[in-house]
Amino acid sequence: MRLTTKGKYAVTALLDLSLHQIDRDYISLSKIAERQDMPVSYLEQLFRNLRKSGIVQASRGPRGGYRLAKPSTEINISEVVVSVEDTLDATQCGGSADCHSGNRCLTHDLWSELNSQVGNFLVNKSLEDVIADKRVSFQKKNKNLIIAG
Amino acid sequence: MRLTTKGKYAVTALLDLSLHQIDRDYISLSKIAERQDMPVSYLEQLFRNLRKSGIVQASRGPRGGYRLAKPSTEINISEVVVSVEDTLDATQCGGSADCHSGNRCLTHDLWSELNSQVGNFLVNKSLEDVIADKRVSFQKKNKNLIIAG
DNA sequence: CTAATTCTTGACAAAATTACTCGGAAATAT
DNA sequence: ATATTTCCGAGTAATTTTGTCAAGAATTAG
Repeated sequence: MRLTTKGKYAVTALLDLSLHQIDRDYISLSKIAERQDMPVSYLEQLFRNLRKSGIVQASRGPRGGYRLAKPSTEINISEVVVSVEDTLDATQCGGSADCHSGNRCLTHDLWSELNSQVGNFLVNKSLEDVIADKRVSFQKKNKNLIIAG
Repeated sequence: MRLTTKGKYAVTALLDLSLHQIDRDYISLSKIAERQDMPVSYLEQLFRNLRKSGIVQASRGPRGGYRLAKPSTEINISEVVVSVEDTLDATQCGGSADCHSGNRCLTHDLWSELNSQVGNFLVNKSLEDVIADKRVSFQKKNKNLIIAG
């Protein structure tokens, strides 16, 4: 399972979306980019893939943007990462097992197994799982602001 | 846990060493490089680190080379990878949790946890574990060769 | 209808990382 | 002595990742 900032950005952006999306309204990339300190144009690239994968829905024009296509409990981290990372496995040969001059290399099974481990872990984590505790502190933060203001 | 070809080369090379090291003799890098189809000079770099980490022992000069410093049952994959990869964690901030403008980013805990998962998996795998079944087919292959020859 | 907003797309450029090389020095077996 | 092999630092080449850009299409507000 490959994991670069690409995948991490995507997950973070979707978490931001989950946290700020009220009802079914759309959130613009510029808002997400600002809050999470990411380049807008880079986010565009990522959301292209996320939309194609059916993870988010888009709406153009003023008040447009993106929203989750499914409830945050039904989107797992694995599908998000896979959606934006172009390749995704840790074996050299891409799972074809012809890594060592036509033969299965010594480490093929090892990396395959590792792949599965990581995959399993991320499949069983939903956006909501990751957010769960954050949502509390997010609400707290808002309350404090209101009190302070 | 970072994992590039560097770490994979290291693991593969050590497996090769385990398989071909009889008694306590030394194996030269050129032999390993030839068998595993890797650049010798790159291996030199890696074995430098492996030696410093106490995973292998070296001997210079003719008939010199490397051998495992410990039995293959006592060398785990994690220590090998960590030895050659320069940095090793999956969080942006390097574990310091100041990833999002001074605050812990939304995904910090997620990637930390993933790190642990991968780490655990690799710590509990010894070179011998990986080799176990290979050794059988390796002996088979040799036998076949002898029969064939 | 017009203008502003926002996604859509493809191609490209910059930056960073990774993989690998090179030249020479030190040790050691024969 | 000489060939072999590790040791070391620094540097280069290749690849990948990250990010940019410009033009276009859809949508909405006014």
